[in-house]
Amino acid sequence: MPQNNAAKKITLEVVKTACSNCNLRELCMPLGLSRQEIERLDEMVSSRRRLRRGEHLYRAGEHFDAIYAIRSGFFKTDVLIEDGRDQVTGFQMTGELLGLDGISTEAHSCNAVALEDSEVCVIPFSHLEGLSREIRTLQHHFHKVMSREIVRDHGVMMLLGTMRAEERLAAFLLNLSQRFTARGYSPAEFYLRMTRDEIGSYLGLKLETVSRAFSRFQEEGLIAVQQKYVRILDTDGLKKLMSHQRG
Amino acid sequence: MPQNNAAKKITLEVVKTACSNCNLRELCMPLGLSRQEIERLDEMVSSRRRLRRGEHLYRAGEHFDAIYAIRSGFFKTDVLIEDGRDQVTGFQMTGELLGLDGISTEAHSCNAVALEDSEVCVIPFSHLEGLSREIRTLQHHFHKVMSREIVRDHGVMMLLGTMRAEERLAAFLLNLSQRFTARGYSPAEFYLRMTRDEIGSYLGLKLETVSRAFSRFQEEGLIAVQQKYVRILDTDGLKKLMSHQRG
DNA sequence: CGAGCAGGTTGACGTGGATCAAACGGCCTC
DNA sequence: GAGGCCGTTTGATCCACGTCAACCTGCTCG
Repeated sequence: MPQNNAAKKITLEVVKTACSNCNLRELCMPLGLSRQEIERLDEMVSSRRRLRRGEHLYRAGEHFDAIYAIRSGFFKTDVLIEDGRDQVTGFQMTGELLGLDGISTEAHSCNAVALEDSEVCVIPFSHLEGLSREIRTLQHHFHKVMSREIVRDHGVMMLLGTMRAEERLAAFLLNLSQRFTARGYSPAEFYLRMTRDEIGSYLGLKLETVSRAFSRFQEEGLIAVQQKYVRILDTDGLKKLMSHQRG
Repeated sequence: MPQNNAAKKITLEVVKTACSNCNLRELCMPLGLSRQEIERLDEMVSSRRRLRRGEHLYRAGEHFDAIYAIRSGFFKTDVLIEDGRDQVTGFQMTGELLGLDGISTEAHSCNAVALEDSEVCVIPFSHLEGLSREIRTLQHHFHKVMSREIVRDHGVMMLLGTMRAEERLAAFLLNLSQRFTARGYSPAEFYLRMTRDEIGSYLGLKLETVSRAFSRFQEEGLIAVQQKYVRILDTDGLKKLMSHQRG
Protein backbone atom coordinates (compact mmCIF):
# COMPACT_ATOMS: atom_id res chain seq x y z
CA MET A 1 0.00 0.00 0.00
CA PRO A 2 1.41 3.37 -0.89
CA GLN A 3 0.25 5.04 2.29
CA ASN A 4 -0.33 4.03 5.87
CA ASN A 5 -3.41 4.61 7.89
CA ALA A 6 -2.30 7.75 9.65
CA ALA A 7 -1.42 9.41 6.38
CA LYS A 8 -4.75 8.39 5.00
CA LYS A 9 -6.65 10.48 7.41
CA ILE A 10 -5.31 13.70 5.98
CA THR A 11 -4.67 13.34 2.29
CA LEU A 12 -7.15 14.71 -0.16
CA GLU A 13 -6.78 11.57 -2.19
CA VAL A 14 -8.30 9.60 0.62
CA VAL A 15 -11.22 11.88 1.15
CA LYS A 16 -12.02 11.34 -2.46
CA THR A 17 -11.79 7.58 -2.30
CA ALA A 18 -13.36 6.98 1.08
CA CYS A 19 -16.28 4.57 1.16
CA SER A 20 -17.58 6.47 4.14
CA ASN A 21 -18.21 9.47 1.92
CA CYS A 22 -19.42 7.54 -1.06
CA ASN A 23 -22.97 7.97 -2.16
CA LEU A 24 -22.87 4.58 -3.81
CA ARG A 25 -22.44 2.88 -0.48
CA GLU A 26 -25.89 1.43 -0.46
CA LEU A 27 -25.31 -0.12 -3.86
CA CYS A 28 -22.05 -1.87 -3.35
CA MET A 29 -21.89 -2.27 0.41
CA PRO A 30 -23.95 -4.07 2.99
CA LEU A 31 -26.50 -2.15 4.99
CA GLY A 32 -26.43 -2.08 8.76
CA LEU A 33 -22.74 -1.47 9.28
CA SER A 34 -21.77 0.63 12.25
CA ARG A 35 -20.10 3.99 11.66
CA GLN A 36 -16.88 2.39 12.84
CA GLU A 37 -17.18 -0.48 10.42
CA ILE A 38 -17.89 1.81 7.53
CA GLU A 39 -14.76 3.75 8.31
CA ARG A 40 -12.82 0.53 8.22
CA LEU A 41 -14.01 0.00 4.67
CA ASP A 42 -11.96 3.02 3.73
CA GLU A 43 -8.86 0.97 4.41
CA MET A 44 -10.06 -1.57 1.95
CA VAL A 45 -10.25 0.60 -1.11
CA SER A 46 -6.70 1.37 -2.07
CA SER A 47 -7.30 3.83 -4.89
CA ARG A 48 -9.42 4.86 -7.77
CA ARG A 49 -8.77 4.46 -11.40
CA ARG A 50 -10.14 6.45 -14.29
CA LEU A 51 -10.60 4.95 -17.72
CA ARG A 52 -11.43 6.52 -21.01
CA ARG A 53 -13.90 5.00 -23.39
CA GLY A 54 -12.37 1.96 -25.03
CA GLU A 55 -9.68 1.39 -22.40
CA HIS A 56 -9.22 -2.01 -20.79
CA LEU A 57 -9.60 -2.27 -17.03
CA TYR A 58 -7.98 -5.68 -17.25
CA ARG A 59 -7.31 -8.33 -19.83
CA ALA A 60 -7.77 -12.06 -19.84
CA GLY A 61 -4.66 -13.74 -18.55
CA GLU A 62 -3.42 -10.86 -16.44
CA HIS A 63 -2.64 -11.52 -12.82
CA PHE A 64 -5.60 -10.98 -10.53
CA ASP A 65 -5.20 -9.12 -7.31
CA ALA A 66 -8.10 -6.76 -6.99
CA ILE A 67 -11.75 -6.50 -7.73
CA TYR A 68 -13.28 -3.25 -8.91
CA ALA A 69 -16.39 -1.36 -7.90
CA ILE A 70 -17.74 0.84 -10.66
CA ARG A 71 -18.15 4.35 -9.35
CA SER A 72 -19.34 5.78 -12.60
CA GLY A 73 -19.46 4.64 -16.19
CA PHE A 74 -20.28 1.52 -18.10
CA PHE A 75 -18.30 -1.62 -18.96
CA LYS A 76 -18.49 -4.81 -20.91
CA THR A 77 -16.69 -8.05 -20.22
CA ASP A 78 -15.85 -10.46 -22.98
CA VAL A 79 -14.17 -13.78 -23.53
CA LEU A 80 -12.05 -14.63 -26.53
CA ILE A 81 -11.18 -18.16 -27.58
CA GLU A 82 -8.28 -19.33 -29.72
CA ASP A 83 -10.23 -19.93 -32.88
CA GLY A 84 -11.21 -16.28 -33.01
CA ARG A 85 -14.68 -16.50 -31.61
CA ASP A 86 -15.58 -14.15 -28.84
CA GLN A 87 -18.57 -13.35 -26.74
CA VAL A 88 -19.64 -10.54 -24.51
CA THR A 89 -20.38 -12.12 -21.14
CA GLY A 90 -21.90 -9.11 -19.47
CA PHE A 91 -22.47 -5.38 -19.23
CA GLN A 92 -21.76 -3.68 -15.92
CA MET A 93 -22.90 -0.34 -14.64
CA THR A 94 -22.44 1.98 -11.69
CA GLY A 95 -22.38 0.22 -8.35
CA GLU A 96 -21.61 -3.20 -9.78
CA LEU A 97 -18.47 -5.24 -9.23
CA LEU A 98 -15.95 -6.38 -11.81
CA GLY A 99 -13.28 -9.02 -11.59
CA LEU A 100 -14.90 -11.81 -9.58
CA ASP A 101 -13.96 -14.27 -12.30
CA GLY A 102 -10.29 -13.78 -11.49
CA ILE A 103 -10.41 -15.19 -7.99
CA SER A 104 -10.55 -18.80 -9.07
CA THR A 105 -7.20 -19.02 -10.83
CA GLU A 106 -5.65 -15.75 -9.70
CA ALA A 107 -5.72 -14.65 -13.32
CA HIS A 108 -8.50 -12.79 -15.06
CA SER A 109 -10.51 -15.00 -17.35
CA CYS A 110 -12.05 -12.25 -19.44
CA ASN A 111 -11.44 -8.72 -20.66
CA ALA A 112 -13.12 -5.73 -19.09
CA VAL A 113 -13.49 -2.68 -21.33
CA ALA A 114 -14.96 0.73 -20.52
CA LEU A 115 -17.79 1.59 -22.91
CA GLU A 116 -17.71 5.19 -21.75
CA ASP A 117 -15.36 7.27 -19.62
CA SER A 118 -15.53 5.59 -16.24
CA GLU A 119 -14.12 5.49 -12.77
CA VAL A 120 -13.65 2.46 -10.53
CA CYS A 121 -12.61 1.84 -6.93
CA VAL A 122 -9.74 -0.61 -6.70
CA ILE A 123 -10.32 -3.14 -3.94
CA PRO A 124 -7.28 -5.34 -3.38
CA PHE A 125 -8.72 -8.77 -2.86
CA SER A 126 -6.55 -9.60 0.12
CA HIS A 127 -7.88 -6.49 1.89
CA LEU A 128 -11.41 -7.58 1.18
CA GLU A 129 -10.77 -11.07 2.49
CA GLY A 130 -9.02 -9.71 5.54
CA LEU A 131 -11.78 -7.33 6.42
CA SER A 132 -14.51 -9.83 5.74
CA ARG A 133 -12.89 -12.16 8.26
CA GLU A 134 -13.55 -9.45 10.82
CA ILE A 135 -16.83 -7.97 9.71
CA ARG A 136 -19.48 -10.62 9.46
CA THR A 137 -21.97 -8.56 7.53
CA LEU A 138 -19.35 -7.63 4.98
CA GLN A 139 -18.44 -11.27 4.55
CA HIS A 140 -22.04 -12.28 4.09
CA HIS A 141 -22.69 -9.41 1.71
CA PHE A 142 -19.76 -10.40 -0.43
CA HIS A 143 -20.95 -14.00 -0.59
CA LYS A 144 -24.36 -12.77 -1.67
CA VAL A 145 -22.82 -10.68 -4.39
CA MET A 146 -20.90 -13.64 -5.78
CA SER A 147 -23.96 -15.82 -5.56
CA ARG A 148 -26.05 -13.21 -7.34
CA GLU A 149 -23.54 -13.28 -10.15
CA ILE A 150 -24.06 -17.03 -10.47
CA VAL A 151 -27.83 -16.64 -10.52
CA ARG A 152 -27.57 -13.89 -13.09
CA ASP A 153 -25.45 -16.13 -15.30
CA HIS A 154 -28.05 -18.87 -15.04
CA GLY A 155 -30.57 -16.35 -16.29
CA VAL A 156 -28.39 -15.64 -19.30
CA MET A 157 -27.97 -19.36 -19.94
CA MET A 158 -31.74 -19.65 -19.87
CA LEU A 159 -32.03 -16.82 -22.32
CA LEU A 160 -29.43 -18.25 -24.68
CA GLY A 161 -30.73 -21.78 -24.40
CA THR A 162 -34.46 -21.34 -24.73
CA MET A 163 -35.46 -17.92 -26.07
CA ARG A 164 -35.85 -16.76 -29.62
CA ALA A 165 -34.39 -13.53 -30.95
CA GLU A 166 -37.15 -11.10 -30.04
CA GLU A 167 -37.64 -12.64 -26.64
CA ARG A 168 -33.95 -12.21 -25.94
CA LEU A 169 -33.94 -8.58 -26.90
CA ALA A 170 -37.07 -7.89 -24.87
CA ALA A 171 -35.46 -9.56 -21.86
CA PHE A 172 -32.33 -7.53 -22.40
CA LEU A 173 -34.16 -4.21 -22.57
CA LEU A 174 -36.26 -4.99 -19.53
CA ASN A 175 -33.17 -5.97 -17.59
CA LEU A 176 -31.41 -2.73 -18.49
CA SER A 177 -34.51 -0.74 -17.63
CA GLN A 178 -34.72 -2.36 -14.24
CA ARG A 179 -31.06 -1.73 -13.47
CA PHE A 180 -31.31 1.89 -14.51
CA THR A 181 -34.36 2.27 -12.32
CA ALA A 182 -32.50 0.86 -9.34
CA ARG A 183 -29.92 3.60 -9.87
CA GLY A 184 -32.48 6.35 -9.93
CA TYR A 185 -32.61 6.83 -13.68
CA SER A 186 -35.68 6.68 -15.81
CA PRO A 187 -36.94 3.14 -16.35
CA ALA A 188 -38.36 4.14 -19.70
CA GLU A 189 -35.60 5.91 -21.54
CA PHE A 190 -31.86 5.50 -21.72
CA TYR A 191 -28.86 5.54 -23.96
CA LEU A 192 -27.37 2.24 -24.92
CA ARG A 193 -23.66 2.34 -24.39
CA MET A 194 -22.95 -0.64 -26.56
CA THR A 195 -23.19 -1.31 -30.29
CA ARG A 196 -25.68 -3.61 -31.98
CA ASP A 197 -22.82 -5.99 -32.51
CA GLU A 198 -22.04 -6.11 -28.80
CA ILE A 199 -25.70 -6.62 -27.94
CA GLY A 200 -25.81 -9.40 -30.49
CA SER A 201 -22.71 -11.03 -29.10
CA TYR A 202 -24.17 -10.96 -25.60
CA LEU A 203 -27.51 -12.35 -26.77
CA GLY A 204 -26.05 -14.96 -29.10
CA LEU A 205 -27.39 -13.21 -32.20
CA LYS A 206 -25.95 -11.42 -35.22
CA LEU A 207 -26.13 -7.65 -35.32
CA GLU A 208 -28.55 -7.74 -38.25
CA THR A 209 -30.96 -9.80 -36.21
CA VAL A 210 -30.69 -7.36 -33.32
CA SER A 211 -31.31 -4.46 -35.66
CA ARG A 212 -34.34 -6.14 -37.19
CA ALA A 213 -35.77 -6.89 -33.77
CA PHE A 214 -35.37 -3.25 -32.79
CA SER A 215 -37.19 -2.20 -35.94
CA ARG A 216 -39.93 -4.71 -35.32
CA PHE A 217 -40.44 -3.50 -31.75
CA GLN A 218 -40.67 0.01 -33.07
CA GLU A 219 -43.25 -0.93 -35.72
CA GLU A 220 -45.31 -2.60 -33.05
CA GLY A 221 -45.17 0.47 -30.85
CA LEU A 222 -43.31 -1.28 -28.03
CA ILE A 223 -40.35 1.08 -28.10
CA ALA A 224 -38.99 4.12 -29.87
CA VAL A 225 -35.39 3.88 -31.03
CA GLN A 226 -33.07 6.44 -32.46
CA GLN A 227 -29.72 4.78 -32.75
CA LYS A 228 -28.54 4.40 -29.16
CA TYR A 229 -31.38 6.28 -27.58
CA VAL A 230 -34.20 3.97 -26.53
CA ARG A 231 -37.59 4.78 -25.08
CA ILE A 232 -39.73 1.97 -23.78
CA LEU A 233 -43.36 2.67 -24.62
CA ASP A 234 -45.00 -0.57 -23.57
CA THR A 235 -43.27 -2.43 -20.78
CA ASP A 236 -46.08 -4.93 -20.40
CA GLY A 237 -46.00 -5.62 -24.11
CA LEU A 238 -42.31 -6.43 -23.86
CA LYS A 239 -42.91 -8.64 -20.85
CA LYS A 240 -45.65 -10.51 -22.61
CA LEU A 241 -43.49 -10.96 -25.66
CA MET A 242 -40.62 -12.20 -23.54
CA SER A 243 -42.55 -14.88 -21.77
CA HIS A 244 -44.66 -16.01 -24.65
CA GLN A 245 -44.02 -19.54 -25.74
CA ARG A 246 -42.62 -19.84 -29.21
CA GLY A 247 -44.50 -17.45 -31.50
CA MET B 1 -27.57 -28.88 15.62
CA PRO B 2 -28.76 -32.22 16.86
CA GLN B 3 -25.55 -32.97 18.73
CA ASN B 4 -22.84 -30.99 20.46
CA ASN B 5 -19.17 -31.28 19.97
CA ALA B 6 -18.41 -33.62 22.81
CA ALA B 7 -21.03 -36.06 21.66
CA LYS B 8 -19.65 -35.87 18.17
CA LYS B 9 -16.39 -37.38 19.15
CA ILE B 10 -17.91 -40.72 19.96
CA THR B 11 -20.93 -41.38 17.79
CA LEU B 12 -20.57 -43.64 14.82
CA GLU B 13 -22.60 -41.19 12.79
CA VAL B 14 -19.83 -38.68 13.16
CA VAL B 15 -17.05 -41.01 12.22
CA LYS B 16 -18.91 -41.60 9.04
CA THR B 17 -19.46 -37.95 8.27
CA ALA B 18 -16.12 -36.56 9.35
CA CYS B 19 -14.21 -34.55 6.78
CA SER B 20 -11.03 -35.65 8.46
CA ASN B 21 -11.71 -39.22 7.34
CA CYS B 22 -13.07 -38.37 3.96
CA ASN B 23 -11.18 -39.47 0.92
CA LEU B 24 -12.75 -36.67 -1.08
CA ARG B 25 -11.03 -34.08 1.01
CA GLU B 26 -8.66 -33.05 -1.71
CA LEU B 27 -11.55 -32.49 -4.06
CA CYS B 28 -13.79 -30.31 -1.99
CA MET B 29 -11.39 -28.86 0.57
CA PRO B 30 -8.35 -26.65 0.47
CA LEU B 31 -4.93 -28.19 0.65
CA GLY B 32 -2.44 -27.18 3.27
CA LEU B 33 -4.69 -27.23 6.31
CA SER B 34 -3.16 -28.28 9.56
CA ARG B 35 -4.39 -31.46 11.22
CA GLN B 36 -6.13 -29.25 13.74
CA GLU B 37 -7.87 -27.24 11.09
CA ILE B 38 -9.03 -30.31 9.27
CA GLU B 39 -10.57 -31.59 12.45
CA ARG B 40 -12.42 -28.34 12.82
CA LEU B 41 -14.00 -28.96 9.45
CA ASP B 42 -15.79 -31.88 11.03
CA GLU B 43 -17.83 -29.39 13.01
CA MET B 44 -18.89 -27.78 9.81
CA VAL B 45 -20.58 -30.74 8.20
CA SER B 46 -23.72 -31.36 10.14
CA SER B 47 -24.91 -34.55 8.51
CA ARG B 48 -25.22 -36.59 5.39
CA ARG B 49 -28.20 -37.14 3.24
CA ARG B 50 -28.93 -39.99 0.91
CA LEU B 51 -31.07 -39.57 -2.17
CA ARG B 52 -32.53 -42.07 -4.52
CA ARG B 53 -32.51 -41.56 -8.25
CA GLY B 54 -35.06 -38.93 -9.18
CA GLU B 55 -35.32 -37.38 -5.74
CA HIS B 56 -34.94 -33.64 -5.26
CA LEU B 57 -32.14 -32.39 -3.02
CA TYR B 58 -33.84 -28.99 -3.01
CA ARG B 59 -36.36 -27.12 -5.07
CA ALA B 60 -36.44 -23.60 -6.43
CA GLY B 61 -38.03 -21.27 -3.91
CA GLU B 62 -37.20 -23.33 -0.84
CA HIS B 63 -35.39 -21.59 1.97
CA PHE B 64 -31.63 -21.80 1.68
CA ASP B 65 -29.52 -22.63 4.67
CA ALA B 66 -26.94 -25.12 3.60
CA ILE B 67 -24.75 -25.99 0.70
CA TYR B 68 -24.07 -29.59 -0.24
CA ALA B 69 -20.92 -31.45 -1.15
CA ILE B 70 -21.56 -34.47 -3.31
CA ARG B 71 -20.00 -37.51 -1.73
CA SER B 72 -21.17 -39.92 -4.36
CA GLY B 73 -23.61 -39.83 -7.20
CA PHE B 74 -24.68 -37.49 -9.93
CA PHE B 75 -27.03 -34.51 -10.04
CA LYS B 76 -28.57 -32.04 -12.39
CA THR B 77 -29.78 -28.54 -11.58
CA ASP B 78 -32.53 -26.91 -13.57
CA VAL B 79 -34.49 -23.71 -13.74
CA LEU B 80 -38.15 -23.50 -14.58
CA ILE B 81 -39.87 -20.31 -15.71
CA GLU B 82 -43.55 -19.46 -15.53
CA ASP B 83 -44.33 -19.99 -19.17
CA GLY B 84 -43.33 -23.62 -18.89
CA ARG B 85 -39.87 -23.41 -20.35
CA ASP B 86 -37.08 -24.98 -18.41
CA GLN B 87 -33.40 -25.50 -18.79
CA VAL B 88 -30.79 -27.69 -17.20
CA THR B 89 -28.14 -25.32 -15.84
CA GLY B 90 -25.59 -27.92 -14.89
CA PHE B 91 -24.60 -31.48 -14.09
CA GLN B 92 -22.69 -32.09 -10.88
CA MET B 93 -20.62 -35.06 -9.85
CA THR B 94 -18.70 -36.40 -6.88
CA GLY B 95 -16.68 -33.78 -5.04
CA GLU B 96 -18.59 -30.81 -6.46
CA LEU B 97 -20.73 -28.37 -4.53
CA LEU B 98 -24.44 -27.72 -4.89
CA GLY B 99 -26.53 -24.84 -3.66
CA LEU B 100 -24.30 -21.79 -4.15
CA ASP B 101 -27.09 -20.11 -6.07
CA GLY B 102 -29.17 -19.93 -2.91
CA ILE B 103 -26.88 -17.61 -0.98
CA SER B 104 -27.90 -14.49 -2.83
CA THR B 105 -31.55 -14.41 -1.83
CA GLU B 106 -31.56 -17.02 0.91
CA ALA B 107 -33.83 -19.09 -1.30
CA HIS B 108 -32.78 -21.66 -3.86
CA SER B 109 -33.10 -20.42 -7.39
CA CYS B 110 -33.08 -23.79 -9.09
CA ASN B 111 -33.97 -27.44 -8.53
CA ALA B 112 -31.34 -30.05 -7.77
CA VAL B 113 -32.25 -33.62 -8.70
CA ALA B 114 -30.28 -36.82 -8.20
CA LEU B 115 -29.73 -38.63 -11.50
CA GLU B 116 -28.61 -41.74 -9.65
CA ASP B 117 -28.65 -42.85 -6.04
CA SER B 118 -26.44 -40.33 -4.31
CA GLU B 119 -25.10 -39.10 -1.02
CA VAL B 120 -24.27 -35.54 0.00
CA CYS B 121 -22.67 -33.82 2.97
CA VAL B 122 -24.87 -31.10 4.38
CA ILE B 123 -22.86 -27.99 5.19
CA PRO B 124 -24.95 -25.38 6.99
CA PHE B 125 -23.93 -22.12 5.43
CA SER B 126 -23.59 -20.25 8.71
CA HIS B 127 -21.07 -22.88 9.87
CA LEU B 128 -19.10 -22.42 6.71
CA GLU B 129 -19.07 -18.65 7.07
CA GLY B 130 -18.14 -18.88 10.71
CA LEU B 131 -15.26 -21.22 10.12
CA SER B 132 -14.01 -19.33 7.12
CA ARG B 133 -13.75 -16.23 9.29
CA GLU B 134 -11.26 -18.18 11.34
CA ILE B 135 -9.44 -20.27 8.77
CA ARG B 136 -7.98 -18.10 6.08
CA THR B 137 -7.23 -20.88 3.67
CA LEU B 138 -10.76 -22.19 3.95
CA GLN B 139 -12.12 -18.73 3.25
CA HIS B 140 -9.92 -18.32 0.23
CA HIS B 141 -10.72 -21.77 -1.04
CA PHE B 142 -14.42 -21.11 -0.80
CA HIS B 143 -14.05 -17.86 -2.72
CA LYS B 144 -12.16 -19.70 -5.40
CA VAL B 145 -14.88 -22.30 -5.65
CA MET B 146 -17.55 -19.65 -6.12
CA SER B 147 -15.42 -17.85 -8.64
CA ARG B 148 -14.80 -21.07 -10.54
CA GLU B 149 -18.54 -21.51 -10.79
CA ILE B 150 -18.79 -18.08 -12.41
CA VAL B 151 -16.04 -18.88 -14.87
CA ARG B 152 -17.67 -22.19 -15.70
CA ASP B 153 -20.96 -20.44 -16.38
CA HIS B 154 -19.19 -18.04 -18.72
CA GLY B 155 -17.94 -21.08 -20.59
CA VAL B 156 -21.46 -22.34 -20.97
CA MET B 157 -22.62 -18.93 -22.16
CA MET B 158 -19.86 -19.05 -24.74
CA LEU B 159 -21.01 -22.47 -25.81
CA LEU B 160 -24.65 -21.47 -26.07
CA GLY B 161 -23.90 -18.18 -27.75
CA THR B 162 -21.35 -19.10 -30.36
CA MET B 163 -21.16 -22.84 -31.00
CA ARG B 164 -23.14 -24.97 -33.39
CA ALA B 165 -24.78 -28.23 -32.40
CA GLU B 166 -21.90 -30.63 -32.99
CA GLU B 167 -19.38 -28.29 -31.42
CA ARG B 168 -21.55 -28.08 -28.33
CA LEU B 169 -21.82 -31.82 -27.98
CA ALA B 170 -18.09 -32.26 -28.53
CA ALA B 171 -17.38 -29.67 -25.84
CA PHE B 172 -19.82 -31.41 -23.53
CA LEU B 173 -18.24 -34.84 -23.97
CA LEU B 174 -14.72 -33.48 -23.53
CA ASN B 175 -15.78 -31.67 -20.38
CA LEU B 176 -17.30 -34.83 -18.91
CA SER B 177 -14.25 -36.83 -19.87
CA GLN B 178 -11.97 -34.36 -18.15
CA ARG B 179 -14.04 -34.34 -14.98
CA PHE B 180 -14.18 -38.12 -14.85
CA THR B 181 -10.43 -38.22 -15.32
CA ALA B 182 -9.91 -35.82 -12.41
CA ARG B 183 -11.84 -38.31 -10.29
CA GLY B 184 -9.74 -41.24 -11.30
CA TYR B 185 -12.12 -42.75 -13.81
CA SER B 186 -11.35 -43.53 -17.40
CA PRO B 187 -11.20 -40.44 -19.59
CA ALA B 188 -12.31 -42.47 -22.56
CA GLU B 189 -15.37 -44.38 -21.46
CA PHE B 190 -18.26 -43.61 -19.17
CA TYR B 191 -21.96 -43.93 -18.64
CA LEU B 192 -24.05 -40.88 -19.21
CA ARG B 193 -26.37 -40.41 -16.28
CA MET B 194 -28.69 -38.09 -18.14
CA THR B 195 -31.11 -38.51 -21.03
CA ARG B 196 -30.71 -37.04 -24.50
CA ASP B 197 -33.41 -34.61 -23.56
CA GLU B 198 -31.47 -33.38 -20.54
CA ILE B 199 -28.28 -33.05 -22.56
CA GLY B 200 -30.24 -31.10 -25.14
CA SER B 201 -31.73 -28.82 -22.55
CA TYR B 202 -28.30 -28.09 -21.13
CA LEU B 203 -26.82 -27.46 -24.58
CA GLY B 204 -29.74 -25.45 -25.89
CA LEU B 205 -30.68 -28.12 -28.42
CA LYS B 206 -33.59 -30.52 -29.01
CA LEU B 207 -33.11 -34.17 -28.17
CA GLU B 208 -33.36 -35.12 -31.84
CA THR B 209 -30.44 -32.88 -32.64
CA VAL B 210 -28.40 -34.39 -29.83
CA SER B 211 -29.22 -37.86 -31.05
CA ARG B 212 -28.23 -37.01 -34.61
CA ALA B 213 -24.96 -35.50 -33.45
CA PHE B 214 -24.19 -38.69 -31.52
CA SER B 215 -24.89 -40.75 -34.63
CA ARG B 216 -22.73 -38.48 -36.74
CA PHE B 217 -19.81 -38.73 -34.31
CA GLN B 218 -20.16 -42.47 -34.40
CA GLU B 219 -20.19 -42.58 -38.22
CA GLU B 220 -17.04 -40.48 -38.25
CA GLY B 221 -15.32 -42.78 -35.80
CA LEU B 222 -14.96 -40.16 -33.10
CA ILE B 223 -16.90 -42.09 -30.49
CA ALA B 224 -18.77 -45.33 -29.94
CA VAL B 225 -22.18 -45.03 -28.35
CA GLN B 226 -24.56 -47.62 -27.06
CA GLN B 227 -27.38 -45.73 -25.42
CA LYS B 228 -25.83 -44.26 -22.29
CA TYR B 229 -22.49 -45.93 -22.63
CA VAL B 230 -19.98 -43.75 -24.46
CA ARG B 231 -16.45 -44.51 -25.55
CA ILE B 232 -14.33 -41.69 -26.88
CA LEU B 233 -12.18 -42.99 -29.72
CA ASP B 234 -10.63 -39.79 -31.01
CA THR B 235 -10.19 -37.05 -28.43
CA ASP B 236 -8.16 -34.87 -30.77
CA GLY B 237 -10.81 -35.22 -33.42
CA LEU B 238 -13.41 -33.97 -30.98
CA LYS B 239 -11.18 -31.10 -29.93
CA LYS B 240 -10.58 -30.09 -33.51
CA LEU B 241 -14.27 -30.27 -34.24
CA MET B 242 -15.05 -28.18 -31.20
CA SER B 243 -12.72 -25.35 -32.01
CA HIS B 244 -13.25 -25.31 -35.72
CA GLN B 245 -14.86 -22.17 -37.00
CA ARG B 246 -18.28 -22.78 -38.48
CA GLY B 247 -17.61 -25.96 -40.39
C1' DC C 1 -17.15 21.77 -46.02
C1' DG C 2 -16.28 17.36 -47.97
C1' DA C 3 -14.11 12.74 -47.49
C1' DG C 4 -13.84 8.76 -45.07
C1' DC C 5 -15.53 5.59 -41.94
C1' DA C 6 -17.76 3.08 -38.33
C1' DG C 7 -22.13 1.72 -37.06
C1' DG C 8 -26.80 0.80 -38.45
C1' DT C 9 -30.74 -0.56 -41.48
C1' DT C 10 -32.95 -3.26 -44.89
C1' DG C 11 -33.52 -6.78 -48.50
C1' DA C 12 -32.77 -11.38 -50.78
C1' DC C 13 -31.42 -15.78 -50.10
C1' DG C 14 -29.42 -20.08 -47.80
C1' DT C 15 -29.19 -23.38 -44.06
C1' DG C 16 -28.84 -25.52 -39.41
C1' DG C 17 -31.58 -27.07 -36.36
C1' DA C 18 -36.63 -27.28 -34.86
C1' DT C 19 -40.73 -29.63 -35.65
C1' DC C 20 -43.64 -33.40 -36.83
C1' DA C 21 -44.03 -38.14 -37.40
C1' DA C 22 -43.05 -42.98 -37.41
C1' DA C 23 -40.72 -46.83 -35.85
C1' DC C 24 -37.43 -49.17 -32.89
C1' DG C 25 -35.01 -51.03 -28.63
C1' DG C 26 -34.50 -52.04 -23.92
C1' DC C 27 -36.75 -52.68 -19.68
C1' DC C 28 -40.39 -53.57 -16.47
C1' DT C 29 -44.67 -55.66 -15.10
C1' DC C 30 -47.97 -59.04 -15.15
C1' DG D 1 -43.25 -64.54 -22.90
C1' DA D 2 -46.62 -60.76 -24.20
C1' DG D 3 -47.66 -56.03 -23.70
C1' DG D 4 -46.73 -51.37 -22.64
C1' DC D 5 -43.81 -47.55 -21.82
C1' DC D 6 -40.01 -44.55 -22.03
C1' DG D 7 -36.06 -43.07 -24.29
C1' DT D 8 -33.94 -43.05 -28.63
C1' DT D 9 -33.20 -43.10 -33.60
C1' DT D 10 -34.18 -41.66 -38.17
C1' DG D 11 -36.61 -39.37 -41.97
C1' DA D 12 -39.19 -35.41 -44.17
C1' DT D 13 -40.38 -30.82 -43.99
C1' DC D 14 -40.30 -26.04 -42.27
C1' DC D 15 -38.70 -21.71 -40.59
C1' DA D 16 -35.89 -18.46 -37.72
C1' DC D 17 -31.86 -16.72 -38.03
C1' DG D 18 -27.40 -16.34 -40.42
C1' DT D 19 -25.13 -14.71 -44.45
C1' DC D 20 -24.14 -11.63 -48.07
C1' DA D 21 -24.75 -7.35 -50.01
C1' DA D 22 -26.28 -2.65 -50.83
C1' DC D 23 -27.18 1.54 -48.93
C1' DC D 24 -27.86 4.96 -45.40
C1' DT D 25 -26.67 8.03 -41.38
C1' DG D 26 -24.07 10.64 -38.20
C1' DC D 27 -19.11 11.67 -36.69
C1' DT D 28 -14.56 12.84 -37.06
C1' DC D 29 -10.83 14.95 -39.06
C1' DG D 30 -8.15 17.34 -42.49
